[in-house]
Amino acid sequence: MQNNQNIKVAVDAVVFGYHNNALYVLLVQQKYGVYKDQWVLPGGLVHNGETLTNAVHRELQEEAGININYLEQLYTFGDDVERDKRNHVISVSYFALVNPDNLKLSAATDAQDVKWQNINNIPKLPFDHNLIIDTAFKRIKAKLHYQPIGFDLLPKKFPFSDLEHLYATILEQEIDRRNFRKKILSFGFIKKCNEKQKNGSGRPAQLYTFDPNKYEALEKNGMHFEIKFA
Amino acid sequence: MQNNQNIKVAVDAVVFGYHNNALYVLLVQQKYGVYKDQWVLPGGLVHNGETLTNAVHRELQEEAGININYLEQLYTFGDDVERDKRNHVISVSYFALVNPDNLKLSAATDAQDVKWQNINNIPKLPFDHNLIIDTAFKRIKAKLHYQPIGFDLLPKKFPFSDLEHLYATILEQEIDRRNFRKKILSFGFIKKCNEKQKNGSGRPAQLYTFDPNKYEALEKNGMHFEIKFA
DNA sequence: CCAAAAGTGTTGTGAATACACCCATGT
DNA sequence: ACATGGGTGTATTCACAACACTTTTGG
Repeated sequence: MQNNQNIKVAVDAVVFGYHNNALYVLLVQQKYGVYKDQWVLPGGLVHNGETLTNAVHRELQEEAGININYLEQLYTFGDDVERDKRNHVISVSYFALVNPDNLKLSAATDAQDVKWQNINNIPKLPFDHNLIIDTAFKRIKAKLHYQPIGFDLLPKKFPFSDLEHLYATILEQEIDRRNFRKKILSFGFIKKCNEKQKNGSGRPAQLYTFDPNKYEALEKNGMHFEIKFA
Repeated sequence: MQNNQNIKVAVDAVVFGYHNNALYVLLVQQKYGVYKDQWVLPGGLVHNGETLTNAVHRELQEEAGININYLEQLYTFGDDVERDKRNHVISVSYFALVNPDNLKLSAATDAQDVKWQNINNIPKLPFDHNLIIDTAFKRIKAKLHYQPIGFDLLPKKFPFSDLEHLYATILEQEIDRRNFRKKILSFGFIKKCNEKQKNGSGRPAQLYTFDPNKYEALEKNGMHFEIKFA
């Protein structure tokens, strides 16, 4: 085995949060080094003997003190050898989902600052981080159609209209409320709670909750979650 | 930037070939080192300053002298820190498709031997290569439904029945010939050739060809390739 | 003329679409 | 009583599923 290889392995995460009817991405401000003061995706070099997944969790803790709800490997970026001007570094990128119960950002220890940036207003970022975000956004859009990940962006109990708006916002298309509701409920993994939510004005909304166990059971029995729009 | 990181980056490829109505995976026999004589996936360490994609192409040349038809990043395996007993090595894995015109394997320079192994008869392999193959097999099965990758496993001109058999074999399910043909032809990216193929017995088959340009054009116009079976 | 594989159409069924009015609450 | 958002049913349309006989060649 050749031993002079000198390539660094980093992990980066595109963390999505949904609030105020909009989708946001978590950015952190570099505290040290050549890229000091610049806003970038949370991430950093993997430690020796550390798994990739642990590295992501560690970085998210260190830089944003945030609890994530869902994590999935996105893509490994290593076809631009100069994506990091300091070294040959490849980035194993992940995307994560955060629900609103976990939105508040702790004072970061390893980052100067942390913020939620609207997905439709991402500035030009260093490295290939814009590309990574685009890739993640495409992935999440695609996944919404065939995997129930929308629930990881909502609180445990939510009114049906929130789910609707989430789909409409992220996919940037209008949705027929009646058909959407019928379809989602027909799967049988959404349960009605015993609570209603009052918004100030209008009829109070019935709260629903996603039942992951039921979902898995149904999936094993051949159910195929898929939702399309006209 | 911390500079004592000592993690190696490898690429590995699951190369699929389809012949004799069966799906095969390319394996190579290690020539040197601790794993000498063992059969493994083609792959190896990335060179300094080399892109990941180039590394895959280089390894496939060096170890199998093969021309591939399609290449896509699969997944990066790095959650088992001891997947390689020599070092902490992560594997950026790819899968590739080869059509029968390119099936013959050159005398490998960097491998002792090379062979096509039936996907249903893969032996226990070192590292996590069984896991990588399983992941690739799942991916290719899924992709057959929504991306026209089957054509990359067939010669340029093929009889319709070959496409049918390919789907039936890989997905391990029966297919209604009439419905399948209707569906595929309805997309409009398959062209009839001016040739027929004689098999010895039975009626000669009309040859067809996949038109990638037409496919892309249609896709831009909103066509969504998807094929399901009862 | 028999065997082997290729080619082809129609009908039924169920899911997706389109669409508009009533309900419960706060002000 | 009005404004606001929540909740619901039906008719039409279209795509998928099921299904069997004829055609062309070689032996």
